[in-house]
Amino acid sequence: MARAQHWLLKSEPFKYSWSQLMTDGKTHWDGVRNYEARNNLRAMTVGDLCLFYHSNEGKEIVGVAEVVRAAYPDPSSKDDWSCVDVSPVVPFTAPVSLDAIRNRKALAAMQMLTRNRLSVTRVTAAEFRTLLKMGETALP
DNA sequence: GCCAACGTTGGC
DNA sequence: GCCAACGTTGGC
Repeated sequence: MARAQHWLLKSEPFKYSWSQLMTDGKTHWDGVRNYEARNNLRAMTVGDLCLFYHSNEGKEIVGVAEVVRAAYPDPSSKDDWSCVDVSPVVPFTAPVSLDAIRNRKALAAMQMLTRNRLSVTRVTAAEFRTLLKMGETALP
């Protein structure tokens, strides 16, 4: 398998939570209405790993999901937007809070911090490894 | 619930 | 093509 890319997906748990994703087994990541986020969605390929972050309520990374379908036209819009399908991979044993991320030097450059309103951001392989470790979680 | 940040829109 | 107004997001 080609080396996977890593991403971070934000969702307000009210709107769509990690546990909902676990229940559903798979979801359409639609509704993105920001060009930069859309470009990130379009750059995703099947097998890419996504950190799942609860914004607003919780403010922590709670699990890892996987892209199971690459970008296709968002059915919730007739304009030129995209969405992908994701499935859960593994929940974090220890959710990683926004504070913990900020306090970790190795994560200071994370796009989720520098572009704080972007709902789909890139994560480097090193950042991903660090976060997995902080979450006390290993990939299956 | 408020406010700051910032992307998008629309008037010029 | 600039820039002010507006809307949305997300942290607090």
